[in-house]
Amino acid sequence: MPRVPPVSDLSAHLGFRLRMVSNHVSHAFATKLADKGVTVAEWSVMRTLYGKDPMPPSRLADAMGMTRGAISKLAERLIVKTLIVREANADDGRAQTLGLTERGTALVPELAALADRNDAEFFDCLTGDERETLERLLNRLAERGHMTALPLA
Amino acid sequence: MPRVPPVSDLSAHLGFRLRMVSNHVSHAFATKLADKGVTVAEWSVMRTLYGKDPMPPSRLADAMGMTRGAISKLAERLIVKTLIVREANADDGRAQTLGLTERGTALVPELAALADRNDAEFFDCLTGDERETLERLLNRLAERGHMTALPLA
DNA sequence: CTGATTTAGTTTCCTAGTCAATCAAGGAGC
DNA sequence: GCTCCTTGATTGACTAGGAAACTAAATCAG
Repeated sequence: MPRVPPVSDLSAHLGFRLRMVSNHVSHAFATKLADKGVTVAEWSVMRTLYGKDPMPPSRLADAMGMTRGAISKLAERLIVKTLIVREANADDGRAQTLGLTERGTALVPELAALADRNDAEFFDCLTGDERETLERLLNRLAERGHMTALPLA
Repeated sequence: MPRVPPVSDLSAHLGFRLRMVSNHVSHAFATKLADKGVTVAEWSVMRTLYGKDPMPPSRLADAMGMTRGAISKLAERLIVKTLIVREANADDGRAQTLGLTERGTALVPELAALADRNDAEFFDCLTGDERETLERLLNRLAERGHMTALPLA
């Protein structure tokens, strides 16, 4: 064993543990979504559009914390799957809007159920109080860290 | 506004909030590491090897929750940067070991300082008690969810 | 000893992002 | 009514990782 100056352990960092848990939860969710032929990013787009009027990709990008390029490709995939539609904006020749198709709208509740199930699977081992505490702490971190966008990076 | 059946909100899920915070923290850390020409995955490899005898890539893969293919490429990058070395195993012609170079070893404390700083930046807005609570909850989730590996997916 | 299986690692192909360059449409100033 | 600048979106080059096919070495069965 080489002798070296002591440095903090990987797992000493909250950021590290956070990432570990988060990755596991997201990965499990991704697996559930895969059965329906949808990725986590695609689910986020669909849920964001659900029950709302069609919106421009730029707004989606801001809401989701992704670049416009990413949304452009993501939209293309969802269009191919006939889950969303792209429509030109009559007023502005550059602009367009994205909205769920009927099929897409119908799929959202199904996917939401998977999200509920996934959350339950991981967080039901906490008491109601603990879940509340966790949520409160995460919200405070999000607020202080100015984390406004959805996390999809 | 289309009228649709109500489904749970994106942000209603703890998994979602977790991912949002985690992604922000990791992204900030990645930016800090980038100044040193190192990625988060590379840092994890280096920290894992630090102060230990060289180990086979397979063990690194298990420890880090990555596939062997990913480690193979990651190792290649680190070798090019002369931060680690690959050595053939004398006993087993298939096997090899990866170990930090002197340069790599010297760099680890510097990177660890960045990790400390990044953690402080995000989590200092919590009290000591709250940090402890967060850590306890995350540990319990990790335990119940059988999350043994490092999170790099 | 020889052929089959298992194991360690690499490679190829695929997906999903980013960034930077690009293109087309609007709007401003003169 | 041009020219220039800005803005919305797409595209191409690049990066990182996973899955599975592949290579080579070791082990095992007979």
